[in-house]
Amino acid sequence: MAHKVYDCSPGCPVEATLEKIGGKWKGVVLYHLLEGVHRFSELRRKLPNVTQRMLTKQLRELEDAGLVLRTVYAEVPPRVEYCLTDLGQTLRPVVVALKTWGDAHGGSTNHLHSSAA
Amino acid sequence: MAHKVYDCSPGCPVEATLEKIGGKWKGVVLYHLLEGVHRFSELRRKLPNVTQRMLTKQLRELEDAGLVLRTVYAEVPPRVEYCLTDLGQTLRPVVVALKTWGDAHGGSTNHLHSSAA
DNA sequence: CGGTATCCTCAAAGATACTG
DNA sequence: CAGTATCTTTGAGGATACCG
Repeated sequence: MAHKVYDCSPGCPVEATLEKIGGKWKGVVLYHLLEGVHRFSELRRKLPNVTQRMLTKQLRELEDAGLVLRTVYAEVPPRVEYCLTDLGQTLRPVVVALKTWGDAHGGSTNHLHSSAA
Repeated sequence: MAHKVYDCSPGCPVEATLEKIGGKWKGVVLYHLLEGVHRFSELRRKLPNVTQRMLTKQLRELEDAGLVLRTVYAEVPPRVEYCLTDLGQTLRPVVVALKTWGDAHGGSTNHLHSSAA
């Protein structure tokens, strides 16, 4: 992950934030975690297109960033739960803003699976 | 560029938005454009670390996304101005949220030039 | 001034297989 | 169940040079 050098001027906090939530799946993960604790398999269910490797990686990076807390239960059938840290919770308005905008304007330029004619 | 297939469930608007503003410099560019029209060289000044190739690219992508308007003045010394479209303006709360968060928590893992004597 | 056109690098993302 | 360990691919990002 490494550290970036933010030597550009005043807009940088924007990039700094994007760096942390900008991973391919971090946004969605964060979004789901906003709704509460999830175990690994739950997240996998909600993100069918992410391989477990990627999910683990994104989760670890979020953990590293101090946004997500990973709790391992030393049980026979292994259980690991993920939830947001306090810091992670502070991202709520950001994630909500992203979601709101996406809902409102997401279909503006891309037509996804739209009219496949 | 290309089109992404957003086949994940409800969190996707988040990713959709990130896709559009997630380029390496798009956030900062957007941020600066929030403050008004800029010509190419102005943006370059404000983003010393971006090569003109990258800046052009990011700008073109933002234009493609319908977020930025590019106006070319057919003058002797070429002049090109960039500004936000109406759609781009709707991103304001998002960019502001990103900046606000970055300002408040950006220093958690990275130390920018912070207290530069 | 405001770009293209080329070439290169490197790391993020993905596929697959194995494990405690 | 919840991961690691490898290997490969892709393309975003960057350096450099030239053009209208």
